[in-house]
Amino acid sequence: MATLLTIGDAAKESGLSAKMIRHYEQSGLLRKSPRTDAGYRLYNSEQINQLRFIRQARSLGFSLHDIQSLLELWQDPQRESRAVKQLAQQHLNEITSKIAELQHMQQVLTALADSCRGDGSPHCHILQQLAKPN
Amino acid sequence: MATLLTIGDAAKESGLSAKMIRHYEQSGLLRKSPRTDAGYRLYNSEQINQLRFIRQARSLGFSLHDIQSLLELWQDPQRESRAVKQLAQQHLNEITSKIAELQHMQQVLTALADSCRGDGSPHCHILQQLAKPN
DNA sequence: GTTTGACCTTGCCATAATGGTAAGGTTTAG
DNA sequence: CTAAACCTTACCATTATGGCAAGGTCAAAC
Repeated sequence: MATLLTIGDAAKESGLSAKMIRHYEQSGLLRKSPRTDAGYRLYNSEQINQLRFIRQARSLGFSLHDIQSLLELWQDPQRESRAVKQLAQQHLNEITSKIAELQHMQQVLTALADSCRGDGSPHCHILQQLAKPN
Repeated sequence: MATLLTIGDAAKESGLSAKMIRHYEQSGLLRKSPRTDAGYRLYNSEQINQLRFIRQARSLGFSLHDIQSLLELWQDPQRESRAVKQLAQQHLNEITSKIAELQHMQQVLTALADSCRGDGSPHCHILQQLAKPN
């Protein structure tokens, strides 16, 4: 059952790029893979699961730093779910802040764009507004 | 009336950091400032206005690359407002995409966090979900 | 048995915008 | 004259990702 995959196949399986898998290893997120005699990295199914875990956490926007913590919690049978939830909550707060910031930009910029004719004439409220002393 | 400011004062006036003003100059966004004999950069009111323009465009999330275009359009009396509006619209589209992406993360993560007790027990739906093969 | 194509390796560079630090020159106020 | 508050350049760091180059390896086709 010990199916071992080279990095390219591990990449396909996990949805990460080989480049990133090497990067995660080198930055301490993953333990160093065993290698073939030729130096090729090899991944077993447990490691593939870890890679998937990372991909899914990345897709939720967690930083690699946070993912390191999440991985440690995941692998610790003694963890307290409190710790996991706290990480999630902090990240949610950041997401919420970013959304608010972007929505503010969206709102201001939409108003500006709406008041710009967007034709062949040079007059443009957007530039006028950006140029304002404020 | 030719009030000339050193970079620190220009920074205060414009709301940018001195560091960034130098950076904008070095990356071609701003023409090179005149200097005192000692090599200090000097800014006149027209350049202060340019700095404010940059700050305000940055606060709307425009990239420096886009801001370069915006500055050129601003300074071109022959511009067509069409070009400005197009830049704004493209940027708005990016903002909208990012908001959607973040909202998706927010939604998924909120659901996960809600289903995690967040107490002293190890059981945690968040980790369970991240670990899923998917 | 050699060639070829598809892998793998490491290492360096680049991105975007911003901040920090260090080593050193200048100006101004006391 | 000296000390504080400026200014200068140059280099490094951040975050996550990609690209390229030079070279080793493996498997299949000839």
